[in-house]
Amino acid sequence: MKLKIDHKSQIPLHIQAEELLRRLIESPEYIDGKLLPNEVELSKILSISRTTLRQSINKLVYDGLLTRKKGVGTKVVESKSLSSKSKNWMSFSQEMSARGIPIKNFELHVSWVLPEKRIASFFGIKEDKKILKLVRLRGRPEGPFVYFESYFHPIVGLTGEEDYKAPLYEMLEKAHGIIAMVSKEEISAQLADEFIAEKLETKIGAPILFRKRFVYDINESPIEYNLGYYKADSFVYTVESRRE
Amino acid sequence: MKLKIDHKSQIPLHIQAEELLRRLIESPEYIDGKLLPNEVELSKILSISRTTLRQSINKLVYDGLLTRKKGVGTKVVESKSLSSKSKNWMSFSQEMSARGIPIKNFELHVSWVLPEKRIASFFGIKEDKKILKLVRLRGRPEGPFVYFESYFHPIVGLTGEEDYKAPLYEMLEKAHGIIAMVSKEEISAQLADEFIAEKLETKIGAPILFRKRFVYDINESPIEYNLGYYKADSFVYTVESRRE
DNA sequence: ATAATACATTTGTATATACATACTATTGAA
DNA sequence: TTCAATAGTATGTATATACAAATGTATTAT
Repeated sequence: MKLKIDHKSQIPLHIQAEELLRRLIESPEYIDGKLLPNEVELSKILSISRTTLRQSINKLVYDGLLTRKKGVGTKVVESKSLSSKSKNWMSFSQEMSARGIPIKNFELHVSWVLPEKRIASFFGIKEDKKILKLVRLRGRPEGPFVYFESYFHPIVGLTGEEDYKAPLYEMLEKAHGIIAMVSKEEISAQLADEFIAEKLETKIGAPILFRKRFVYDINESPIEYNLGYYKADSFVYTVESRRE
Repeated sequence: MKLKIDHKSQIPLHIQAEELLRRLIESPEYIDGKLLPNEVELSKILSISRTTLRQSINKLVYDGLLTRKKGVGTKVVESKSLSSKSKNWMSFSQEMSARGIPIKNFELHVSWVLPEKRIASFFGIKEDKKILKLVRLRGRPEGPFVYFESYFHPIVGLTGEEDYKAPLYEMLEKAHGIIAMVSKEEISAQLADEFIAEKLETKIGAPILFRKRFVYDINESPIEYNLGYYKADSFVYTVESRRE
């Protein structure tokens, strides 16, 4: 693996270092729990100061990818499953790319549909007005692990011609000036029915983490209604909360 | 407001500063969006270096409490006033009573057990040291819907003789001076095995929402390791999050 | 053998310093 | 008046340095 920092680049060194580390810790030896080179050594390898290097490592520790122990060293957190931090507000692709996980889109199609009653009432629109429905089957290269159904409020102004492979909320922000701000989620468990089992390439009756997500913009106006079906064996939802 | 850092204290300066800032930014003027004193000034006020101060601010920015803008300043995130964060830290009985649901304890027993490896390593203790295990089967009058297994760090000082029918964290606080501050949770779905199905009075293979909860005190020391198995048809986990 | 001690290793804390960059406000010229 | 250049202010990036604290290991004394 090449560990090369470009001191002439416009990109800050600690960002470059962070990216390098994210890639480095993907490798099997580190996932197996081997300690990373110590900070002093690593800073020499990367030709940056220890202080700068620690900025990068701190970020990764915050993100839950690394753990450090005084007098011992730094290693990759062991966990077989992906996890999603609710703390910072992120879209699916941001969540994944933050972990250096490549995303694969298995299905992606857009259609105009009449909303179900509960969706129409969430958006506060009539049931006879067609809205945009976005279906996505996504996951890792080796297989899908989540099936999404999203519905968008007409006010968002999506035409259906947009590039839905780009991060959704970035696209909404740049192209339509919509800033998603608040998300309320309901998480529950259910069993895979025939449809979901087929999509997620698993068995009927397999455990599914079901996430309903209501997204609002800065004015608390509803923007998106999102249903996510996650294969439970490859996804863990994590929450961190603090008292007072 | 007193802004006083104790340089002789055992507590690291950046932790002290972080706590001070957390309190400072509670005050109405900052919640209204007024800029904090700039870093150089603030570091003088607190008598710590700017570098150290930035460590504290970084943490708060990461936690979504502050935003910084180059050339402008640092301020409290607007949504803070809605205090979604302070509300989401609750114990089971608080959660339920907040929803007006009466709680019934179906089972409740305490024992001293040798910790499994992962629990010992979470607590940072040896596997041959017995710890307190608390098992609870709880739910509504008409039937149980959650099975809990809790393990407590020896330092908490539980004897096993306490009144476990009272809200747990209140009891810990009053009787043992332990203040639970941070909780990290992992939520996933699984199927009921024989044991869980019997406890929750449901069928084997029924969908179960599984919640692992790690509780820490104010010093980030681990206090409790908690496993919760929720009958998916009677429990939904809700999360509200906001963008920075 | 066992316990106590010393030592090396590695992360944690803290400071001082310098310059870069983004934004704001002011000044000055067309 | 308007626009562009400039100065000022605040955060952002980066380094060098020093010592503290926790851990694991090797050594020594009992």
